[in-house]
Amino acid sequence: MAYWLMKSEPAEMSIDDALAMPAVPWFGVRNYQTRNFMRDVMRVGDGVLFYHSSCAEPGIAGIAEVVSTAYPDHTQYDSKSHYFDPKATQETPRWMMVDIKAIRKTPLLSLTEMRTHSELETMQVLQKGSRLSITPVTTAEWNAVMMLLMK
DNA sequence: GCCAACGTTGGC
DNA sequence: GCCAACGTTGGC
Repeated sequence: MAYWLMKSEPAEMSIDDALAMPAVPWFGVRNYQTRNFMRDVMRVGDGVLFYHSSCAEPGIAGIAEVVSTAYPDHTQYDSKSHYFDPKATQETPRWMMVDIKAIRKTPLLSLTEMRTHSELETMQVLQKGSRLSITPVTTAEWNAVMMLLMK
């Protein structure tokens, strides 16, 4: 069992949008490191911090879980899609995705507040230059976030 | 809109 | 394999 932080732009997919869906297909990842996390490490049941990015108040907005292993991202084959990749083939898909399921919305734990808690300072999302849309979260970091969300 | 910090591409 | 140019992310 592992833990992750997954960034989503609320204008595209907010925690409220996610809660209204039985599962959220996480298509559109076009970064190899992030793909490798999904393909090689993510397992059903892993915990997810649902993070709102590129918005007025970035931060952790909810809890979700991984509900599928990785499978080919169909948007790579769709020439009309923003995510189309001409180098991907059915035989050798280049991009993978997983499904997640939103569990609950939480009070927003803003990026600003996250930075004030020393027990979160190791989180990858807080590191300078960190841009990955999916990052691993340690058990200690997960537990610390849960404590803060319960207050 | 700015820009730091990456990641990717492609010529050589 | 190097690396300059370019593209993207995402907070501010």
